[in-house]
Amino acid sequence: MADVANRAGVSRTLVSTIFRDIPGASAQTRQRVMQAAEELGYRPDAAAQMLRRNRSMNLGVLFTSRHAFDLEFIEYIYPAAEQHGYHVVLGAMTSTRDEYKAVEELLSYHCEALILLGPDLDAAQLNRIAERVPVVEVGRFVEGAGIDVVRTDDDSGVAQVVDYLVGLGHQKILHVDGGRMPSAAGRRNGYETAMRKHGLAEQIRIIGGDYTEESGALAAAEILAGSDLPTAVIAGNDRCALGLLDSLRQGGLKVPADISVVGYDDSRLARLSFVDLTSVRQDIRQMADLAVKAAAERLDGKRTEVAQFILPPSLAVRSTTGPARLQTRAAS
Amino acid sequence: MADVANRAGVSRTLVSTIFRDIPGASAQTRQRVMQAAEELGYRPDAAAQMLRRNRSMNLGVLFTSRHAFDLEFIEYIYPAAEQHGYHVVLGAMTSTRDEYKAVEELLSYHCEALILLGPDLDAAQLNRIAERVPVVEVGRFVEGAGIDVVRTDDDSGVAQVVDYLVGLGHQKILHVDGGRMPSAAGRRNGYETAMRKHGLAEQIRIIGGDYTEESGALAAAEILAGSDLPTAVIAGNDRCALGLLDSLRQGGLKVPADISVVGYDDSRLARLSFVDLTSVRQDIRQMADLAVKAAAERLDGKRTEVAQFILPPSLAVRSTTGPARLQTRAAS
DNA sequence: GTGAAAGCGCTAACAA
DNA sequence: TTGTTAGCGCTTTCAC
Repeated sequence: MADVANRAGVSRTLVSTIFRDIPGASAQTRQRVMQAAEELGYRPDAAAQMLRRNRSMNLGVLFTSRHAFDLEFIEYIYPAAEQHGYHVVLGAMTSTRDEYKAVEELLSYHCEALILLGPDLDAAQLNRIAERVPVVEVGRFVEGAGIDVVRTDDDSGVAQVVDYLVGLGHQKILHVDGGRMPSAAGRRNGYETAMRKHGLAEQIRIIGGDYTEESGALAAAEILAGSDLPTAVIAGNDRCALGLLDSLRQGGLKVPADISVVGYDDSRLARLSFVDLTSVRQDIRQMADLAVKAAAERLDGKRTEVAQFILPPSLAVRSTTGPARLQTRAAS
Repeated sequence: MADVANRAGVSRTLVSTIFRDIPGASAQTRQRVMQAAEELGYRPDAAAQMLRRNRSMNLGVLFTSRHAFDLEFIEYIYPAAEQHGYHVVLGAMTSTRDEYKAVEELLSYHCEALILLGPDLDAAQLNRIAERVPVVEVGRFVEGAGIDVVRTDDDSGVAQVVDYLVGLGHQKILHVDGGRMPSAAGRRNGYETAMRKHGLAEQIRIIGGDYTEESGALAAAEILAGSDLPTAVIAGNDRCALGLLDSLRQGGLKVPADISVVGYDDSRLARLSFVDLTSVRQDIRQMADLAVKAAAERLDGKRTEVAQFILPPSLAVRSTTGPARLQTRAAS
């Protein structure tokens, strides 16, 4: 920096103010300094800035490399953070690197708040972290004083699906759930509630799953082996729906003529032309925006009480759903 | 840190040495200091360390959130880096954040070397970066003084596939390529060479694609519409193979009885029980190890000339490939 | 509009 | 084995 100051014939202070876009330098000086910096290949040192500044303006984002949701979220978190003047520091959770370790590292990088995606940490651990920095939990419900939540209203998402299917004449609607995975409880609950609302309590039938294609395939086998074929299946997510679709078709059923299949997440997979899966869409971009906003509000001291942002999902109707078949058909 | 030193009744230097696992403190003192740190919730400040140390031991890893390869690579880069005593700093390329910006940021975090995954930067830009820090390019071939390369031998991968198919009696083997995507040229080239080696130059037939499921589906439509049905199709990658598989089956063909399909990458998709796609496997874990090793060698001054690590891929035979059908069958 | 001085938390070199 | 000193590159405060 001293080099830049010398070359431009100014003090280091001035170089600093100019690089921080703070008023206090004439346009002419600014120009001269920028040019000198360009010539010397100078760039401010993030480490030194973080050290000296009382605010780092860093937001730590903890993600898993296994979920498609996380990756799409990362796409949107950068512009969202930038809009609020924050930088993003990424921390990956992998099989050899647990959440605790990743959080510690993010904190050592002066992250002022943490945005956590579907983590394994329990409420107690999260609360301990939240004592140090504001925490925004995405996609999962967690209770704690310093913990804001951004998630989609899974109840409503599944309810929309049930409403839509019932409107098409379906009654035997089965759900393949996501076990103990994030959001699975909400989706399961939404299914049961919606079925009861339509007077279909007797038709409630749930097969256990875990959000993987394999679990969908297993569920399909169970469905095909049973004597009472449902007319529609709501999968816990798109990956599960994909396994279901494929195995049901291999079992000789036509989709949607014999059976309708619905996914959840409206992932890239669902939108593929040859999959064209009816699915429930979460607004991931808005979730990213809200996560940053929640963190920023806390950090600016604008809010101290817990905030929960629960977004309404929407139904994307595609070609795997259709009217319920009229006559009952035995499994082949 | 001063607090920890006070509480443990030692100097700050000692706290520092202990936290860096450097000899020069008795086991007893060490214990006492660690306990004091624990009680005070102290953790070394990464920013201050980076600033003061002449070595940050940071490796910058630039990845895309769109490719499955990158995510698997990230899984393996952490243990690989740790083994060599380095830390990983992640930088994501997104639609709103180009590679240049991401690289600048990684450098501002004192990254000593950069590991780049399938980037858009051209040779000139990469060379400019390589003047400042060692660069390891993964999956793509780039020439430059400070640029090491880690990639899979795509020629050999496709050649193995062709050898295997020819061994099963296939002759009409078609390739759906990946256009201008990373590694696509090598795979296309390997296909042509291998076909010629088997005296099948006349049978060479390539349909253009772009590594997406959609391009596979389009290629399938073209294949089904043609009069001369191939007995086997080699897709540019697994995603493309998935589109092919699905559309060929919807077109009435049985796989592998009527037609064999092979993918590339051996991704999670290929390994799904109901997909069970024959594919070419890249050893991503070893690629991550080699990338770190290449960077470490440069940084330790053990090597100054360019290194290229070209790994042999292996063929994972699954259920989408089988003997060539004997009689020619017209497209339905 | 500009500059001088102090110090963020840590580590390296040296001294004891 | 332990302590002292100086300074990494930057920002902040205050004086000019």
